[in-house]
Amino acid sequence: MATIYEIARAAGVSPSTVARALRGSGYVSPDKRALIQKLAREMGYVPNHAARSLKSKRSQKVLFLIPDIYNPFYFRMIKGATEVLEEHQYFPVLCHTKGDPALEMKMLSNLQQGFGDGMIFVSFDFNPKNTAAVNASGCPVVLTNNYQSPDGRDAFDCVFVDTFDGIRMAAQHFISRGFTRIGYIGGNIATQTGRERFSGFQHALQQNHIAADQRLFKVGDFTMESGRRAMQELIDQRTIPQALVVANDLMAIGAMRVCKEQGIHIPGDLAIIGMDNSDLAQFLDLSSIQMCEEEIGRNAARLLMERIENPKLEKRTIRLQPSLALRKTSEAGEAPAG
Amino acid sequence: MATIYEIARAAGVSPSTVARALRGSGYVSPDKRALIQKLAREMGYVPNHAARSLKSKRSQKVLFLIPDIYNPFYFRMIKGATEVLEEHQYFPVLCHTKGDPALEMKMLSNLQQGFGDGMIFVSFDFNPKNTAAVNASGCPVVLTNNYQSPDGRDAFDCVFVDTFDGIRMAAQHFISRGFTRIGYIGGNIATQTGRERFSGFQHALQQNHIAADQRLFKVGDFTMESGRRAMQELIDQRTIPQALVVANDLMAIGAMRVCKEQGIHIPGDLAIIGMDNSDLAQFLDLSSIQMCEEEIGRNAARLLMERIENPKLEKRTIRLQPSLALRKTSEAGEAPAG
DNA sequence: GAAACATGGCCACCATCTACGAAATTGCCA
DNA sequence: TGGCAATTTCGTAGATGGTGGCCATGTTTC
Repeated sequence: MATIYEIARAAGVSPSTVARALRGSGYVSPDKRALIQKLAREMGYVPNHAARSLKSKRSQKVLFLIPDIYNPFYFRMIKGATEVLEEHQYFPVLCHTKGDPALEMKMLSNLQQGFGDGMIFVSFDFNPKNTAAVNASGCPVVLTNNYQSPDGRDAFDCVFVDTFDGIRMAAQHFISRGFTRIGYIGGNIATQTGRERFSGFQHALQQNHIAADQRLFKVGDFTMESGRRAMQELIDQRTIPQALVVANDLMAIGAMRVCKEQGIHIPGDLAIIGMDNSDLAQFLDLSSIQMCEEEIGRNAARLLMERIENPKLEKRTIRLQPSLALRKTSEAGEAPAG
Repeated sequence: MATIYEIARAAGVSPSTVARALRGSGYVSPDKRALIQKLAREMGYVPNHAARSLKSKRSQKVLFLIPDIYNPFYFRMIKGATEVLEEHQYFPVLCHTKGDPALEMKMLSNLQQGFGDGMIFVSFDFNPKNTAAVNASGCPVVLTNNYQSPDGRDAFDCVFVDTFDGIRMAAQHFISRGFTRIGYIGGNIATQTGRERFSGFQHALQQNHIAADQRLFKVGDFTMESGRRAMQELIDQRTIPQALVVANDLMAIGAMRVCKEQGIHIPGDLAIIGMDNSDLAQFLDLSSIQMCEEEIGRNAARLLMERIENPKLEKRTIRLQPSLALRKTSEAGEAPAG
């Protein structure tokens, strides 16, 4: 509530002397400084944020545009980012776009308002319209997760996890163990996500000169139920592979449940690796591809802090390597129980 | 980037006319207004947030003090609160206290800085020190989750879930089904949480004139492992109850796992209700007490918005009623399988 | 005695908003 | 049509709280 003016009056000095004394910059005699600091403490002085940021053009806040506020994936990102932001005395402001492009555009304009000094932008759909708006704002923004530069040039700072490589690694893991009949349950090839992951899988097969058997590849929609269906088809076809790479944990769990019901032993009869390394995967001892969301967050925040510090930096893209969290479902199998 | 001065110059009017035209307040001739609005659009004018909030003393932000940023409980709260904040054009700023009292105090001072217009404050430990700081700030703050007014007077706006009643309901549910030997696994009685929940359990027994059998009450530390241990003790004692109320889902799941390993059929031999209604509970078909975190968030945000609107309101406390999410583990049992 | 340094007040600035009052326009009646 | 009041229009002048440049004054040092 108290301002430097009131302190100045109480101390019998001018407001600017108070400012200097409290900021520690410029010349103030030691006794005056002590007096001012004492008064400030007593009067409960706290500098006014709005005034300071009007002058300094820094708000100490970073906007977090996320499409889905109740998704653990994003929360882990936020957690990671917050760790780094804290070190720089910055705070995340949550802006929830609900995946709605109109809201997204509206939130982007908040940036120009000085609502925040920068933004970490996550979108389901990076397109010319919203990326142009980001560019137009001229403010520091880091795109994360699935932005792809249209012409391969780094127009933005960007952090993403190489899901292609995650799936590739999982398949390679099985191949290295000597499996040749490896199944895949993925998402729709029409989506970028679906395509990217499947290519990773195909790449591993090709690298190892393993012929692709189309019957072993099923498509789901990332729900547990679709995982069940896909697994059931494999069983019905009597083409149960030796190992299965699944493009997310939920589908993998669906598949596991069918196996359990039908006496297919995991990992003895069928080894499985899922993707996301969700809490459920940990709980159910499902091997999974670790997407390191916190690492995304940390890197995005780091890039952003650096850019706020120095806007002239070259634009950078950070490609994070996923890792395998190997658990029971992909253990080198002893002979099947049944 | 453009300011009202530049627009004023472009339109050949004074800055205050621009302000009036854009804000829609005061008298501006229709043609000038139209011109100014057109220019503002063309020049990409967005009002400066810092300047506006310096003048208006509103930042459109609400601080969210939370002890643990990656706890599903809290981010459900955040989700609920965000819904309400959005309606009022407010945004949540996350302040992570890590349960550290010193950090908590520091963050509280952010409030006075005008960092936010109000705060939703969640603490592991509400004590005279931090509540005094809240009071001293004179800013709108809503305490949630486990604050208890020391003298029963409403010094603060406050939202909490009646965990006492949640546990009581769970016990009552079993009692109504005719069970008389009901076990309880809770937290340490030295903690407020532990005490509160256990009282709810005892209350249900007393109400129904059921004698308490101390051998059926075990203490854990809210981890799965401690749930396992507690259940194992019940088994070793050969005092397996008919039903079990457990003070959180993790411990309940630990108990379930022991039962599964040792052939105790759930719910045939033993019915279980946990607490939190976590994702895991849903996944494992564990009955649970629903703490309605989103509802806490919504109510906290609502109280806060109302208080920011009108600081003179009476202080209010909202006590939310938990509900039972009944699933398989508490189904009226057919005869046990084995 | 002059240069070097320390001290602290004054003022402009950041961008917006608003109270006030001057100026312009309109309406109304004689 | 002139005159007066009511109404509309719009600019001037702060105010918000903090910061930093500039400069006048005071002190020390050689």
